[in-house]
Amino acid sequence: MSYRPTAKTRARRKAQHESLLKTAVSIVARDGFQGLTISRLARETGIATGTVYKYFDSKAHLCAEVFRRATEREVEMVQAASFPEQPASCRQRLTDAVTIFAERAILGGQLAYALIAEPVAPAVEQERLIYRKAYAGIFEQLIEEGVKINEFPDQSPSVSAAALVGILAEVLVAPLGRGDAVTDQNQLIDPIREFCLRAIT
Amino acid sequence: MSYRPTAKTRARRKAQHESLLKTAVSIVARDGFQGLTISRLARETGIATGTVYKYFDSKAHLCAEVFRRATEREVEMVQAASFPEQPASCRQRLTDAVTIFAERAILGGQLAYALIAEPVAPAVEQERLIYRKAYAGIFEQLIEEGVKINEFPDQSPSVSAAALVGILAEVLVAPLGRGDAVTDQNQLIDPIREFCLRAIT
DNA sequence: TAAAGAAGTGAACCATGATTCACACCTATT
DNA sequence: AATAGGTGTGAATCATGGTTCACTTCTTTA
Repeated sequence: MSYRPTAKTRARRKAQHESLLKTAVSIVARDGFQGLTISRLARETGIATGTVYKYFDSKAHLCAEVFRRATEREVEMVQAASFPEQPASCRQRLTDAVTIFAERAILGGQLAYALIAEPVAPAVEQERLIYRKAYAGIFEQLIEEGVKINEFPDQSPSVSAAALVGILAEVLVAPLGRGDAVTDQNQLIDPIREFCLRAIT
Repeated sequence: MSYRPTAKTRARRKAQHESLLKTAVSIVARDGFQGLTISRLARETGIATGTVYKYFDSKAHLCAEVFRRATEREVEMVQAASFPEQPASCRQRLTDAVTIFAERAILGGQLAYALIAEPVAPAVEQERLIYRKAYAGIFEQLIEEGVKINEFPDQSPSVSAAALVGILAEVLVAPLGRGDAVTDQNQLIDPIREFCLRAIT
């Protein structure tokens, strides 16, 4: 035997992996998953198509990682709003969570659309379910807590949580797919927030 | 000139068109849009693949028609529940509409999933937007009426309507994509209905 | 520096499935 | 019967885009 990957080597590999992922996310942010092809990713990264396969087993794996990556931060933000450092009422936390989600989705534009609503291959869809479940999980926990301390009326936390995800997806993100420009952010966010609060409280 | 299509000829053509459409819908009901290919449609109808193109300009057109066809009845049912013959309170009508939608979606299974949630080609997605808009339109009208007579609190009918569509899509249909069997229909419908009513009233 | 294990290359390959097309057959008009 | 549209055929063609592979180049170790 005469070759063993060393720290430097592994670092380079990791960096390349990272670079590919970053480029991939940026492609999705620009043109959605529809725009993400192996050859384009290779071209924009400045390598050969075959090389991509040294870093990702298949396109499905690539998409899954892109999805995870692009998603993490979003879910974290909502998580943070739902379970903040300083104590706050469930009602307030729910408001904040919905607001954060909405603001980021509107800001995110194409990326938000790609993550939530864009038609994609089943393999990616699978990943999306995980993503939606992550949101639903956060909401569910929050609602459960609210119900327990009687701040919210009795309800099925899991159904209510899924419903919230559906509301946000449909009202905020779907319009992006239609290319509807969001003229006034608050004009959209306010009614959504109110709707959600009425529904839960 | 020496040939003009006659009534009998046009009838035959229409019948064939109808037969193709019916077969196509049944394929979608079984295996979703994913399962709908020109060659399979031809096979199941008992004609050659090329013949399909005598009746549909392209697959996109075919899908659009399938979508429209499968959709019509569904939207009609909800429309009927929302604006019944006998007068009823907006609240009651909303309840009925949501119930009808939910029941039919659960019954419909794969078809409901295909119409609302299955990942499809952008061209079909376009058609789906029309479909969702049809539902949203019904709800919007109903909510508007309820707000006007002060049966519902003040709110943005268009946002609330879209939200309802999102709720129904996410809570009812998305699980079908996961293959979650619906064990108890009412166990799912009841909380949804309550959620929607709380949100609107 | 020779050997061995990665990484990089990119054109060829493959899979899928829509679409076409040259031709045969049918149907209405004169 | 001759002619002009239609309809039906299905193998061949196209398009797209993922995936492979034989080969080269780089890195590390002995």
